[in-house]
Amino acid sequence: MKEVAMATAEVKLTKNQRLVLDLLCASDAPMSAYSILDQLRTEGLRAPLQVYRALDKLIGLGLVHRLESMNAFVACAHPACHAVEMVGFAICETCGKALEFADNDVAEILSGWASANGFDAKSTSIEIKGTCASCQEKSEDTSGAE
Amino acid sequence: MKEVAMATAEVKLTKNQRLVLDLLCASDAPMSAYSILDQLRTEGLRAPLQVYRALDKLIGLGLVHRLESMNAFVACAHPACHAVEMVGFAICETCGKALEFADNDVAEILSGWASANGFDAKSTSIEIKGTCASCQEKSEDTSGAE
DNA sequence: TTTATTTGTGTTATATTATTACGTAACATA
DNA sequence: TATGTTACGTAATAATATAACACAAATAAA
Repeated sequence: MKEVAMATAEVKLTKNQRLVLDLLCASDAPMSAYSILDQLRTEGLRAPLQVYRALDKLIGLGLVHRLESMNAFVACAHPACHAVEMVGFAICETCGKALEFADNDVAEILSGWASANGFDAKSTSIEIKGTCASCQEKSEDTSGAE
Repeated sequence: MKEVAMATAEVKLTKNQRLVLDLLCASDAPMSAYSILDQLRTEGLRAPLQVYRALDKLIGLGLVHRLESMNAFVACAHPACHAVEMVGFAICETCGKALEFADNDVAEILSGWASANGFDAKSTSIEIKGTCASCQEKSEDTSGAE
């Protein structure tokens, strides 16, 4: 029987890993490593490396994603589901929230490109920057309502 | 008649912008801002900001792309063509080269997701990490030939 | 030409993000 | 026990990026 990291509850994490994961799960937006560190100082964390090491592990387990374009980290939206191949993010530049999405069509096209070009793909990052629906409404309120 | 930055030659760039662009065009792999700076010290550049400002401008003109996952910069592979909507990179972790690709199918799917979710997308980054064909061959040479 | 505006420059200092290097501790397992 | 692996804690430093200031050049309008 193959053992796979299935869900948050099923993986045995160390204290530091658990602290970081819980914090990210509680946050409604991605966090930088240093803001994670600041939030966890009361829990005894003191140095950046303590956070980076926990993040590395959590990312390896698929419980956390890194947003490359922001140097920030976010808890996986569906940690129980490892069937999804490819994950992407739509990042709102106004409120800072990141919407995670999965799309197998995109995954297929990209892996098709890779195999057609002899490229052995290990990981893929898709990040869309823009304005989320909620923030668009708010800005209409401000500019359009007179 | 609408004026658009068409090709390298047609845009009037300042001295610093030209230095940075020429260097990136001559490089066969993406470069960090600081390695650009080091290469251009002989040309009189002294401070990181001189490089970052040139890069900002060049990126705005579409002549340079930023690789988010590497904090590196690369000259656009087809600066004359602004018809292509979406650009992605396959980055070889062995040789460090970045292959630029464009795919309108991916672009359509992603913009479809965006409009379905009310997300106003401004820019998209797709970065695939792995091993390029050439580096796979070399590693076969090393490990497989006995 | 003068004036105003924009854009770019150069410099210093600093902020932010990430890693190297070192030594120790906890734990499993042979 | 001895051994290997993984995690921990700390200090120092590297790598990436921006803020703030003063000045110069190009541009366009008055």
